[in-house]
Amino acid sequence: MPRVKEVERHTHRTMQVVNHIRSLIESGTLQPGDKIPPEREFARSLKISRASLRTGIGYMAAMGVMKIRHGVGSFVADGPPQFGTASLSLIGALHGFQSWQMFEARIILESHLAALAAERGKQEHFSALADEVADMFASMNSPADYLIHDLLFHRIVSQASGNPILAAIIETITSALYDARLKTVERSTDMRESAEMHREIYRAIRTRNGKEAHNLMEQHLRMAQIAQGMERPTGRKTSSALHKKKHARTAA
Amino acid sequence: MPRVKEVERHTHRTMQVVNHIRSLIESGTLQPGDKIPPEREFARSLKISRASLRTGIGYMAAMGVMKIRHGVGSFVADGPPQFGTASLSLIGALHGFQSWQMFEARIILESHLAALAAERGKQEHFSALADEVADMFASMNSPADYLIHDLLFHRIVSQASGNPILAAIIETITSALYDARLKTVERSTDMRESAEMHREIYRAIRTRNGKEAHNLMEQHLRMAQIAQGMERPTGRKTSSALHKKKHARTAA
DNA sequence: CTTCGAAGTGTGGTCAGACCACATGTGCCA
DNA sequence: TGGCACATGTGGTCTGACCACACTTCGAAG
Repeated sequence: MPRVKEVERHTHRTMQVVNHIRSLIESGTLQPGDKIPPEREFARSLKISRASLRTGIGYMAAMGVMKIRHGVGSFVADGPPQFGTASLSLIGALHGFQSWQMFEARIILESHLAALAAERGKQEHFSALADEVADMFASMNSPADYLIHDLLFHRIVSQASGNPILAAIIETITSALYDARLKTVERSTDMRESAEMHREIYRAIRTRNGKEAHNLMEQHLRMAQIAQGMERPTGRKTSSALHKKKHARTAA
Repeated sequence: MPRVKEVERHTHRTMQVVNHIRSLIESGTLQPGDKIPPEREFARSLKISRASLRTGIGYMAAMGVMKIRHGVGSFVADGPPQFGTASLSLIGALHGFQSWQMFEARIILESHLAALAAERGKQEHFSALADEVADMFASMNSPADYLIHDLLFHRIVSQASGNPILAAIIETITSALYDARLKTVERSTDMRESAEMHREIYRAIRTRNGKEAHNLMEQHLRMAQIAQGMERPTGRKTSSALHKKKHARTAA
């Protein structure tokens, strides 16, 4: 007696779940921040085991599309889009990414983003940028606070660029670079200069001077790169010692 | 009698597995392409259930760090680094990425990559590029073959840039754009022109003319973008109808 | 001797149900 | 009124069985 498989897809249950949730998102039934049904219930409604459902949800969580909160529930990710938090770190560990390479990527991307923001930014973005610049000057004596506004400033630039994909990439790289920043911001003595720089970038964007914004952003980031000792090692000598010891953690 | 928890980390089993494998990779014990022990055996050696082990492996597979082959085994990913295959597609579905945005990201990144390749490329890369250009001219009558060499050409440029992170990003975007290309390559009548273009890019890179390489690559990609109807829609009118119907699949 | 199909073996995939751990709400007690 | 203990809901883990796929082996047909 042959098995009865009906019209059932013999595709992996995992993908079955992923595609199902995906369609729910695309149809608008599920929006960012929404909670999906409890596993037991959801599994029953999909006619699969809870284990398989969990595999699928875990898959999406790994890519940052879903957030799982123990004891609370599973939610569609909200906030700025980004690839799985750990992805860069893991892939980096596998392929030996260096911190200077991450920074280089960031410089290239963010410079362009600044130019795009100058071209396409809307009034609301300009206002938000102005606010952050002001806050940066205001939190001059609190490195931690300063960092927050710094991050927000750059995030707004990303949004203003009108290209969420590039924004997501930057977001991923930035979060991977975050730990290292905390250390250096503490000892930074040039927050005032940094704030000035941001203000200039803001002005360039606001006046829709794309080229200027691009150059300023690049200049700003190169300085930050040097401040954190993440320059590209020159062929000769050892130059920076940061990527030698400590098993060269990707996010280091 | 309270339970005996020893020095055990109460961290999620998933992360326990991920970190374990990660350390195996970082220590060089596990190399790209290597096979990890069978689940039953590996789970026993880690003193966790097979289910938990599977969760962890699935997590890494979702991010492209591992490849699972039913009936064969689980392997550390090899080949060009890239983020999880479906990640862009899923995140795109969630945040409404448009195809023109993906193409824009590609143009920006790949132009810079070309410039970097011109600066840092090694002889071996130049040779490989030359080969691909030759193959492109040779497969002028086979769109499918042509596409392959086209992809390889761009991949080599990525490698030659010396920045694996940017290369990985491009790889991810490219694979997401792949389906769409198959359709248009078929009807493309300008393969010869395209091949010429690649040759010029190759020459610019070989002569270490970064600026030229950048401009040529940008020009090349803009033409490709137009050929596939993925221009950025202008504010007025409907312009391209591609991203309206068909539930705007990210990779469409 | 060669060819090829049918088992055998190893490995990932799915299932079921029980129980653990965390977060939050609810109501009793001080 | 303020807390604290408990009830409840939800994700996390475990166990052990069985299914599905890929590859190997070996015997029977040619």
